[in-house]
Amino acid sequence: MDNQPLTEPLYYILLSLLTPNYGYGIMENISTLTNGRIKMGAGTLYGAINILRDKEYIILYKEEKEPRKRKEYLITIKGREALEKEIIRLEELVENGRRIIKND
Amino acid sequence: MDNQPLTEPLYYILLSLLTPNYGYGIMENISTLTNGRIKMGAGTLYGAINILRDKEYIILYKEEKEPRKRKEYLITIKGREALEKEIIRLEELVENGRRIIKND
DNA sequence: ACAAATATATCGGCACCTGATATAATAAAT
DNA sequence: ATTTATTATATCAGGTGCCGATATATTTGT
Repeated sequence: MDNQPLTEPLYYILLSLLTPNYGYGIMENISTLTNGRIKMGAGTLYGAINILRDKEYIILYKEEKEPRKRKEYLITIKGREALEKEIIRLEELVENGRRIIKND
Repeated sequence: MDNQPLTEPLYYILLSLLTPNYGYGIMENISTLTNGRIKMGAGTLYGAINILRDKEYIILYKEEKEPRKRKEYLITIKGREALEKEIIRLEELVENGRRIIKND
């Protein structure tokens, strides 16, 4: 069940949560990862976080000795599985694309 | 301008139109390409065709000696450029994913 | 002639993106 | 110490495009 493709925002947020991170940190991380290509707006980010929590792909992660009002999240096993599947799907897309263009 | 990611349906339809093809043929082609993973519904297909025509990524292609009521389409230069860019974007996604998972 | 497969089209509901806007906590500046 | 900028979370309206359902022809097979 629940085997649909991940959108680009959801994909990059999951990647950013392989180690614990919080909203604003995720935004900066994605911008760095993509050399500034993706500048995710706050609406996209916090909306996507809720989507991922509903899917149980991420969970709230309680950090010890963290006095700030930040909310840290972490990917779940289920989220990792979805991420692995997504990478395989993306590779399939690239392979199909490159092959068909070459024989064209 | 117009540099947004392609969705999976739009991507596979563009790939299917590197050589002339018509609606139903595109559907079958995509199903074959993905070993039955994607079974595109008619609503998705004909909606997507209109989107791609609006973007000028595909055009109606008049085939000689074609008496049937089929409508054949073909990718444009603009469509090819979008496809190339999309493949590069997908490769970036895969590279980022594989790298980050490895160092995790 | 009839049935099955082929082929195109539209519509409503839904999921998710996105920019705008709001609000507050923390850090830096003067 | 008080203002200012930055960091940080949140919500909402509008839009795009997916997708299943449905409708309607046309072509092919028997």
